[in-house]
Amino acid sequence: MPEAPEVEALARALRPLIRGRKIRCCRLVHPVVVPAPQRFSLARNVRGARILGVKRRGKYLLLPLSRGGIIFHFRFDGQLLWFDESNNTPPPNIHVDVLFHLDRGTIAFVDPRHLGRVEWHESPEQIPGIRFLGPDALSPRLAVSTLAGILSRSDHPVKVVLLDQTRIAGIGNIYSSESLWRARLDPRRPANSLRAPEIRRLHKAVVSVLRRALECCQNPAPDFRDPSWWFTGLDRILAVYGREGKPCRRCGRKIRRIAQAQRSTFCCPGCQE
DNA sequence: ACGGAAACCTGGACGC
DNA sequence: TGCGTCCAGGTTTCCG
Repeated sequence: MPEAPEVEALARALRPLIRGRKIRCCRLVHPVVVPAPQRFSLARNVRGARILGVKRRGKYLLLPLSRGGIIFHFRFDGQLLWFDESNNTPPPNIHVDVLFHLDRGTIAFVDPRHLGRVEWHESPEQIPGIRFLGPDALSPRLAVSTLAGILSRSDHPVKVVLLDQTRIAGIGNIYSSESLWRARLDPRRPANSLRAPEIRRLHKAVVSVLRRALECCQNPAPDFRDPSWWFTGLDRILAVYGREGKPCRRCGRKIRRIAQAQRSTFCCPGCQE
């Protein structure tokens, strides 16, 4: 689920909770979420290490440790929970995959589909998934000119380019649809066919959609103790995503769902050219 | 070398 | 109620 705004909100909320804590031990409940090469070394690598901070790279959450670092990727359903003296055990119906017992409290990586990933790496920033990320979508340094350059180098549909993490990091299926709706652009347009005013509109749309999402993700603040909390209620800020057949909030035409790169794109046939 | 499709997994929603 | 089908907010790998 989480795109850049959600992961950013997680990082900010988690930081004061675990920074400076020591990892006592790590328990692999469902090993499939750990890539095979380090499936049996993860626990050994993190035991006794201190958590130096909490960072985000695109949709990845990183915990730099006194030795190496832990990398979380949530994919669709991955989730983090926090336990301590006040709520010591995960509810029995929760699919815990990995537990990190700290000197105070416990972090649980939870994922019913086990598509998310947890790994340790000597140099987390160097794994391919992170090393090859494009400029971050939430960064104030993502200038119009940067976006223009990215779009000009591809004749793929603009929606598909927005999803490509090696071009821009952090935008997923929801906020790409939302941004294109806001910019009044047809998601099927070849990226390199956009003209300067359209690129400016798209840049503005991406920035405002992500900023609005980040605000919503932080208010109310993430509650790692509540398994049912995980970013509930975000759909109320969505203008097109998941609204197939419902009236466009701008022009009233019925929102359509189309397939692009084996994903759903939601758009308005009336006001997105 | 590239783009499209499948694989990875499970559960919830929906229709009959 | 039960069964089958479709769908899922992501990334990597495979194949033609």
